[in-house]
Amino acid sequence: MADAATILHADLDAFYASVEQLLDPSLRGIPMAVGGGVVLAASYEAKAFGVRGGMPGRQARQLCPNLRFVSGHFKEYVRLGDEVMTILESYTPAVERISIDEAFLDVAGSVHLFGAPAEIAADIRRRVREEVGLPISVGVARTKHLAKIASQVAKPDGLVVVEPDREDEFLHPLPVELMWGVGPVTKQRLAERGIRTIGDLAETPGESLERLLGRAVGSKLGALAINEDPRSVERHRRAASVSAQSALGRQPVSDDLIQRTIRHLADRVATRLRAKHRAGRTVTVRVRFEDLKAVTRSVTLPAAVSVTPIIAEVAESLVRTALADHPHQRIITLLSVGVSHLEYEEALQLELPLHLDGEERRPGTEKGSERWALDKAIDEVREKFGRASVGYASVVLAKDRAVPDEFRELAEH
DNA sequence: TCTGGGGTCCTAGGACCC
DNA sequence: TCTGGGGTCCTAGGACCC
Repeated sequence: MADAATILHADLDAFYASVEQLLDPSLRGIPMAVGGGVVLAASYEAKAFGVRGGMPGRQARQLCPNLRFVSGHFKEYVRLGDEVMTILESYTPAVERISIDEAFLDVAGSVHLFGAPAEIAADIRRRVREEVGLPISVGVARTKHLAKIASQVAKPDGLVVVEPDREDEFLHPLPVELMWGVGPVTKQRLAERGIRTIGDLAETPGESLERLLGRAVGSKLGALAINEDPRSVERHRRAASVSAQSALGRQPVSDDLIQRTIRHLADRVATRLRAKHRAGRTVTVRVRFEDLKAVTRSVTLPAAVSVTPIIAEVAESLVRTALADHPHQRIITLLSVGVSHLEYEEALQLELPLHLDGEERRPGTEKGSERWALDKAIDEVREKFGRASVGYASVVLAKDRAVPDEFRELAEH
């Protein structure tokens, strides 16, 4: 593990909102948000009123009556996010982009060229402001975990450097929820044991944490709290799954609704898979009911698929099994389709029928209704395959939605 | 005070294989 | 036919992150 503070975490401030304020000067200095039905991003002026990302638009307007909503310029977000990454890459090739607006850098090899890590961080902030026009916060520390917390503490538009001999002093007073991996549930579980700060966490024996939170989460948090973070900056990670979802409001279950929605989602997923020259063996659907309880159903096929109608038919069958297992749920609020177990080469699916011929039935090993549905799904794959190679089902999206399609494209990072 | 969309990782039980 | 242990894959659910 490195013993000097050479890891940077660079994080653009209120990214979508800042871009809108950059593009339209009349939005600067006022509470504004990107979105409408739901807040996708809020400016710092809006955050001062308690407006947060993910919040329903109506609630945001109650908190902040003068809140101005704008629809997003999604292509600009991609373009400006890329520009910032290019600036980061001019300091080191060791840049790990973890979302559209956020990246880790390891500048250990760059100090001879560009100066100390803190100087590089200050330079990055100045250049992003001057060349792109956006505020960015940077944390500098010895580990990724510390650097990430430092950038959160630095916000908005700040720089925080954690010297290696002052790590505990920096970390211990901070609330546990600033740690990566501590959400509402874990925070609550810790609070019940009187653990509120990272210092409290560092004093708690590892075995207690593992008992309280499970083996993986407990040991990870324990290690992070005492500044053991073995992760290094990785240049790029390949996606392990591709999925699409659609919130439906409250809709009574109907064949038509399921068919239309699933085909649309399958088409989105399949299109993105093919654009990446990838295909996947496991198809997963998620159905959320009126009470917001969600169930998932998945199948792993003998070969990877990326063609719209195949994914659509397998997914439809899975949705039907999920609904059959919950006969009293008559209202659904969300559907999603995902493909995982990804492999390369779209051409892989030409082999599908051959592999499927080897499919064995093992009677008595599954519940009847589920087995029936899965058999049906596979039979449909087999039956449809010839037609599938001719062309893709053209799917028309019927419903208007709160979130524009461009935003969905964005989350691929 | 129930809100969008795209992801990752972990757990646990069962099937299956050696 | 019973006995045992270990490893891997699959499925379902859950917590979390941006």
